[in-house]
Amino acid sequence: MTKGTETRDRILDTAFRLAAREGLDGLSLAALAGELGLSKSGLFAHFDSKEELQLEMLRVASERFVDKVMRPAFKQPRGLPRVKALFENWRRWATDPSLPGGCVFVAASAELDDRDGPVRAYVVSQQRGLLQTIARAAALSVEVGHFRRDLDVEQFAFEFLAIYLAFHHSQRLLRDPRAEQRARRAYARLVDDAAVRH
Amino acid sequence: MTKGTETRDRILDTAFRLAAREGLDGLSLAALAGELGLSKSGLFAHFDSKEELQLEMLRVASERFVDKVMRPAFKQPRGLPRVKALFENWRRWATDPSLPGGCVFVAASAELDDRDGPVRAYVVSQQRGLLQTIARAAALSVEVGHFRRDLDVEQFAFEFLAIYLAFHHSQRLLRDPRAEQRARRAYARLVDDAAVRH
DNA sequence: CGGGAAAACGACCGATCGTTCTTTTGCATT
DNA sequence: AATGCAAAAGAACGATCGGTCGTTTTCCCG
Repeated sequence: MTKGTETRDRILDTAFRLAAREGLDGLSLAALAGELGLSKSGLFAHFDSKEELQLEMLRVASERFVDKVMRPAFKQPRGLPRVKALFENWRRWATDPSLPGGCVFVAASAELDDRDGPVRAYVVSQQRGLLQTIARAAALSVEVGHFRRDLDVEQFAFEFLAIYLAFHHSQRLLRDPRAEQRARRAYARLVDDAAVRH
Repeated sequence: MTKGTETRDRILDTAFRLAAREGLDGLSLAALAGELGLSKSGLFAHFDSKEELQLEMLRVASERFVDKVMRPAFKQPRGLPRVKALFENWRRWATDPSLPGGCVFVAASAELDDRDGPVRAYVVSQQRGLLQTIARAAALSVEVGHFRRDLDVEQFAFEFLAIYLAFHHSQRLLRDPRAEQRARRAYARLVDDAAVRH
């Protein structure tokens, strides 16, 4: 039992790193097994299907996202510090050198947007939850008095996500060295507009 | 000669529609041939490799993008009307009912961001050109007096693209009925911030 | 109408895909 | 040391992948 779950964790961790590069479908079981020093059938003994492996891998990715982005941000005091931490942690997540493939959810979003099935459903719910979390952090900023009372917090979340997507695009596809600066300035403009008038 | 180029155009057109759904690699030659009522080898007679087909298909996509988004926008008077037209035409491009797979460049961007080769290079140059075009339209808006003189037009282009990416994400993955409204409000905020102070 | 080129076909290649089955390995408990 | 069970290996499955080749059909032009 111990050995089994340990291997399973190793599989999901490696799958997580590979899928960000190759995509959910592009990641082949043979390549994954090779990377792990396992045989393809030895790998497959831990999962009923590739789809189930994808789902489990996405769950691992979600946990890690919560650990690295969400949880540390929610240790910051509510209001602007927390929103700022969300932005910085999220930006770091997309450029984490230990994950050379970028954000797996960005890759999965583009890959799954026209398909159906449980994998798509999982990514959709994860992204919806992410938007809700941002909106909640914005709503708390309103309560605390950092943001104006008439702020549309869902609109705020939409534009927050927009900056992230453009940063990912600019950084990973275009390899623009100014990507980070551009994202920071867009964030500053977003927060400035949401702040109370003075 | 006539028949050949006609078939070639049909192939590229169908490939263009399929690739938006299945991705550049996800699109298989067998599926493409089947959709066209052609044999796989009959299809392959027109191209040296799948990569060349992908490149040609992207060129067709670029032409169509220019036709549907760029050119009509540049018939508008320089300044705000042209920027507005760029936004509206681009938004329509991403939701064109005759292209049920969304924007092929968004799909390709996520798919190619970690690879190398001529296909990636083409998409990168296309996206860079797109950003330049937006920046140029913004610069003309400055000249005309619609935008402030100290506007960072490349920053404007970055945030313009950000709204598009988030719209695509919200519309196609999340299927949020408010996606269009969210994009419009973000655009209004972007333009308002770029406008001359009054 | 005939001939030659262009276009499409069908069969097939080796490789790889996800998956299944049987067998062997290795570890833990009596 | 023998037993039992989980973990991994190995071989093979049918399907599909991109790609090749020789042949046949279709088209166009004189």
